[in-house]
Amino acid sequence: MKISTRGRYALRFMIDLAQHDNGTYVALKDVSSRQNISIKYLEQITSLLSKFGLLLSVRGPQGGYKLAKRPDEYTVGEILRITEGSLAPVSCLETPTNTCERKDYCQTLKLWEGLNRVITDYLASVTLEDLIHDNTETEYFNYVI
Amino acid sequence: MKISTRGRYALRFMIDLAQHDNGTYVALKDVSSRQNISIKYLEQITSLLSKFGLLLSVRGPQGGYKLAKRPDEYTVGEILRITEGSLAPVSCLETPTNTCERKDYCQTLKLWEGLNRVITDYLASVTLEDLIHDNTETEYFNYVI
DNA sequence: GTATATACTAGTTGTATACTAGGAAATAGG
DNA sequence: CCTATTTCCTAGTATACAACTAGTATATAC
Repeated sequence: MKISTRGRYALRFMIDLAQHDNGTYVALKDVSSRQNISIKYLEQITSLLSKFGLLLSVRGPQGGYKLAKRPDEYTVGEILRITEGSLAPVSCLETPTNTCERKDYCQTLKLWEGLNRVITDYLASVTLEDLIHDNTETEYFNYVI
Repeated sequence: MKISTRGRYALRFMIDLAQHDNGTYVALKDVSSRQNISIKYLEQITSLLSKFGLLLSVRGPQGGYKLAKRPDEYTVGEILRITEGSLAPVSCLETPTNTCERKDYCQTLKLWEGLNRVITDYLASVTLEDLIHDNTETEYFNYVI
């Protein structure tokens, strides 16, 4: 029940990019040295984010990455879902239609659906913008259920 | 970000035991055949639950397992926490004191704490009793955030 | 005493995570 | 055009963990 380094690094990358956004493209090696994450590993993560349209990229000198939209337009959920593959707590909830053979009589299905919902809703409620302001009194995190 | 078979099987075992509770001890082989989970694997799970006081056990003929308390006194969270080891979405939240060297300036810490809280709170809100009634309109699962 | 059950420890297999490595393709600047 | 710089793409590897199986010891009802 853990978020992997891929998802965590992706968030750190996006935050770093948002905070060093001066309109131009930022090279991986800069983020890599600031965040202490290898360039080669970051490459895999950013190419995923790029492929899904969350990042704009340009190759060659003066190239790099740039956010595709404003920080407040990214939810943490969308960043994590791309890099983690899925955020569902059980595999039967990964696809739109549940193909588990136990689904018709499973006594824990509603539990997992409920858990899936609180996770999804919470991660959809926090934006990248919320993360770049390192204030300690942000409403978003005091999210009351 | 998945619940493992250990946790899922533990819940199914507890539900099965609650539904076949006639005051006596229920043998593993009975639950095993009903739930289609190997006896040997179930043994590991039940001995964990037993060690932590969630189950009572007796060896030998007519032996088996029995719930240590009423179904409404178990939360899903406590069952899962024992079998999964931890339910924290990131390792730095597994221990009471965060020992991560990044904790003082980490920009995602509050996010993970918030996520940890919604997961913990949700799983604490559902009891074993809620699971044994397979009604489709249970309030617990429609938990609004 | 024996069959039946849990208790405990160790071993096995498969899969996923967390990387590293190498080269291809694009591009800015000389 | 040439070169240095950057992303893009694919493959490989080490480690850990998940998901079991296996064997034996221990307790106990009859």
